[in-house]
Amino acid sequence: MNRGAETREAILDHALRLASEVGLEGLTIGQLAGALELSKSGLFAHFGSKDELQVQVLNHAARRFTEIVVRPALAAPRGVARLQAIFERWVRWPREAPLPGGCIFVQAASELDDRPGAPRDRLVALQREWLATLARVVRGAQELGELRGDLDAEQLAFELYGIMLSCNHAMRLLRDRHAVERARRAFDRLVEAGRRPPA
Amino acid sequence: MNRGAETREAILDHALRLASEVGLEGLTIGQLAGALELSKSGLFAHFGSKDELQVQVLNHAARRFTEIVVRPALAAPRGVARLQAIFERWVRWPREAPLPGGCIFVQAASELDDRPGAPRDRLVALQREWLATLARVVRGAQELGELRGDLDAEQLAFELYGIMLSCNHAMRLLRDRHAVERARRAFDRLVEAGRRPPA
DNA sequence: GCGTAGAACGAACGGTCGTTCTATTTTCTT
DNA sequence: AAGAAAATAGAACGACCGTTCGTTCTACGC
Repeated sequence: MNRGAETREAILDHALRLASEVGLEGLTIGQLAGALELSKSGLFAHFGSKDELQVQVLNHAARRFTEIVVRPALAAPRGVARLQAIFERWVRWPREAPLPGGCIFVQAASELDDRPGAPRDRLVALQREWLATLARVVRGAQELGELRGDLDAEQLAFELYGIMLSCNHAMRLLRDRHAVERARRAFDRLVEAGRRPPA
Repeated sequence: MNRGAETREAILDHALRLASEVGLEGLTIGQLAGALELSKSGLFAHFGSKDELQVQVLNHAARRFTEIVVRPALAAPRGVARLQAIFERWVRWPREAPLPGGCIFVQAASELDDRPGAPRDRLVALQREWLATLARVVRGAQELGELRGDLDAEQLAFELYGIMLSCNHAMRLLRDRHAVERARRAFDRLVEAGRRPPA
C-alpha cells in the first residue's frame, strides 16, 4: 500500500468514528486534521472537496458494514437462522465498528434526506442495497419453507428495518437499556407470524 | 398578544419549517433573519442564545403536533379506532404542519442524540411523552377487549413507532411512493396479531 | 405631549468554515 | 544516487457563524 493510501485509510477510520457522533455535516476538516496531527490542507488534498470526503466516509462505512454484519451472517445457515444472524449482527455493529455515535447510516439518512448531491446519492444506493439484502435473506427462508411463500419479502424487510430504527432511537436518544431486548422480541414475533399459515 | 409575541410566533413558525429541512443545527440565525426580513440582532434578542431558540422551536413543534395529531385522534372512539386515527394523523402531519423536510422530531433525534444540553433534554422528554401516548391508546384498546390483555403496551408502542420510523426513512431518503402503503400494511398486521388469542 | 420600556437595528467582535495557493519535504522509480 | 511524483505544510482567502454593544425607532401609560 502506498504511503498516501495508508494515511487516507487512517483518515477515513477516524472520520467514520467522528461522523457517527457529529454527523457527516458536523465533520469538519480542521478538527479531523487536528485529531490526526495533520495540516488542514494536507488532509484536504486527499479528497479535494468535503463532498468527496463524505462520499468516501460512506464507502468506508459500507466496507466495514459488509465485514461486520453481512459477511459473517452469510456464514450462518440459510433461512431464518441467517435472518436472525443478520439482525443480531446489526444490533452489535456500532459497538464493533466501532461507531461511538451509533449507526452512521441512520445518522446520515436524516442529514442527507433533503440535501441533494453525491453523498445523498451514495447513501440512497447503499440503503437500497441493504434493504435488498434483507429481502434476499427473507426469500431464502421462504424457499426453505421456513417462512410462508406468500409473504412479500420487501414488506418484511421494511418492517424488520423499522424494528432496527426503533431500536436505534431508543438506544441512542432515550438511552433505554432495554432497547435491544425490545427489538429482539419484536423480531421474534415478526418472524413467528411469518411461519404460521394465514388465518 | 404583544407585538413582540407576534413576531416571535412568526419566527418560530418559519424556524420550524426551516429546521425540518436543514435540522436544528443547520438552522442559522442569519438565514432565519434574512428570510423574515429582520436583523440578526433583532431576531437574536428574542431568544438570547441558539440553544434557547432550538428549545423553543421544539416546543412550538410539540404544540403543533398536539393540535394536528394527538387532539384530533382523541376525538376518535377509544380503542383500535383511535390507534388507527393516531397512526393516520402521524403519517400526514409533515404535510399539514407543514414541515417540508419531514417530521422534525425524527430529524432532531439523530442530531441531538450525542449532543448533551437543553435541546436534547427537551426532545427526550417529548419523545418519551409520545411513546407514552401511544402506549396509553393501546391500553385503551386492551381495556375494551379489542386487543389482548396480556400484550405489553410499551412493547407495542415501540413496534408502532418503528413502523413510523421506517415509513419516514422510505419516504424522505428513498423517495419511495409506496412507503405509506407499506406502513399501513405493517400497522394492520401488527394490530391484527394483537387481536388474536396467543397460539 | 412626554417619558419610558420594549423592539428592532447596524456595526463589529473573535472564530471557524471550506478552499486555494505556493513551497517544502518525503517517497517511489529507475 | 538522481530525478520525478506524491504527500504534506503553512499562510491566506472570503464567507458565515453566534454573540455583543450602543443606538434608534415605536407604542402606550400618564
